[in-house]
Amino acid sequence: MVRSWPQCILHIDGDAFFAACEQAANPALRGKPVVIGSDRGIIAAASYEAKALGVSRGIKPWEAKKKFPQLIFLPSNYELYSSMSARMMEIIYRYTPTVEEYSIDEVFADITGLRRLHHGSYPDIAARIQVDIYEELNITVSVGVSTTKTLAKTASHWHKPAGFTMISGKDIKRFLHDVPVEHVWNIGPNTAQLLQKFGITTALQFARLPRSRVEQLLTRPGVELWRELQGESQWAVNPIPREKQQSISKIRTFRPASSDRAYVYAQLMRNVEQACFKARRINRAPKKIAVILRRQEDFKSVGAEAKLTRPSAFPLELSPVLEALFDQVYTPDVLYRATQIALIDLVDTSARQLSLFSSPGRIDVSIHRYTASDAKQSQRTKQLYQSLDRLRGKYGAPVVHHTSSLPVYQQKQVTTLSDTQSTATHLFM
DNA sequence: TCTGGGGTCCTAGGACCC
DNA sequence: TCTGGGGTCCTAGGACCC
Repeated sequence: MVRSWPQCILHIDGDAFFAACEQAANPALRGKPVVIGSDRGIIAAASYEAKALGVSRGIKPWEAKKKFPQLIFLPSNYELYSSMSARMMEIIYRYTPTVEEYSIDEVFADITGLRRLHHGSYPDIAARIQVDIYEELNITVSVGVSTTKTLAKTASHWHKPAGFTMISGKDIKRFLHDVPVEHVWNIGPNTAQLLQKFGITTALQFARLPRSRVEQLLTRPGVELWRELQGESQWAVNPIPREKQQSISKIRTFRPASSDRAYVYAQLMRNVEQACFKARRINRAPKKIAVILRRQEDFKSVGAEAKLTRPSAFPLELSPVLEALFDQVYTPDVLYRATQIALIDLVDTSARQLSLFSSPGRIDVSIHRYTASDAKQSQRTKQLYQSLDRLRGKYGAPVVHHTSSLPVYQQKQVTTLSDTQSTATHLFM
C-alpha cells in the first residue's frame, strides 16, 4: 500500500516554536509557563505549560499577567528563533534536498523515492527526522505524512505537540470527516462562508463535491485544493531560496492615533529606513514602492503605489516619491493608527554595481531623467549608506536618521553627538 | 477575533495592439 | 452608426498564510 504512493510529502511543524526555542536555550525555563510578547502588543507565542493555564492568542499580555502571575514573559528574540530554524532545516536537508522552508517554524519536505537510500519506509524516514530534531535541538515538532501538501498539513495538525500522523489514501475520508472546512489550509473566512451557504461545513463534504460544482463555486486554486484533498498532488514542494524574496514591508502601529502630518510622515520614514536597511542587507532593491496608512476609525488601509525609474533601497533617493505617495493618501484631520511601507518587486543588486556610466541617477515619480551629475550623486548616496550600514552593524541599532523622522524621536529622549556615552544617540541628516 | 507584523499568489479588467 | 475577435501587458485589489 505504502509502496503505491505516488508521492510522499511531509509537513513538519514546530510546537510552540518561539517558546520552545527559549526553553531549549535556557534550561531553567523548561517546564515553565513561558510567554513571548511585548506589553502593548499581542502574545506571539506561549509554551504548552502556559497554554495549559489558559493563555491563548486572544488574551492581552497585561491581562494574562494579572490573571496568571506565574507566567514568565520574554521579549521576542528573532535571532535565536532564526538560528534554531536554520538548524532544523539543516537536519531535514540531510534526508532530502526537496525542502520548502514554508515559514520560520514550518517545513514541507518531499521524500518520494528515497526509501532505498535511507533503508526504511516513508514513515520510518519521517520518524527519524523527528527524533533527530528532538535529540539535537531539544525542541519537539509535529509531523504529518501523506501524499499531498494539504493532507500532510492536515495530518501534522491532527495531533500536537510531538505528534506523528500519517494519512494514506484509504484513510483520507476518516480524517477529513471531522475537519471543519474553515480549518482546511487555504480556505479562509471568505471561502468558508461561501461554502457554508451551500451546506458544506466539513472538509469531507467539500472533497466529495463533484468537480463541476467546485469549478462553479471557486476559481483555479480552489479546484487545485479540492484535488489535493483527494490525494492528488497539485502543489509541488518547491525549495525557494531566501534570496528570491519578492517584497519587504514594515508596518508600525502607534498609540495614540494621530492626524498630524509631520508625525505620521515621520512614522512612515522610520519604517522606510528599516525596510531599506533590510533590503540592502540581502542585496535587493525594489522596482516599486507602496505607502499605506491605516485609519483609526474603520481600521481600513489606504495606499498608493509607484513604479521607480530605477530600483533603489536608499531612503534619500526615495524621498521625493515617498512624499508624493504620502500626499496622495494622507487626508488632514483623519486619525491614523499605523503606517506601512512596502518595497515591491525586489531585484538583485549584488551583481550590477552602480557605476558612473551605467546607471541613471535621480528617481522621479514619473519622469525619467539621467545626467552625469545625477549618477555621481547616486554613487555618493550609495557610499553614504554603506557607511551608515557599517555604523549600524557596529552599534546594533540605527544611529543616523532622516530629518523627517525626527518627530518620532522627539517623544523619546533624544541625545546628541556630544553624549558619547549613550548608544541611543540619534543623528539626523 | 475588535485588531501585531510580515509575507505570497491569483484574477478581473483596462489599455493597447493587430 | 453600430460594431469583430483575439492577444498581451499591466495594475488594483482580493484572499490567504504564518
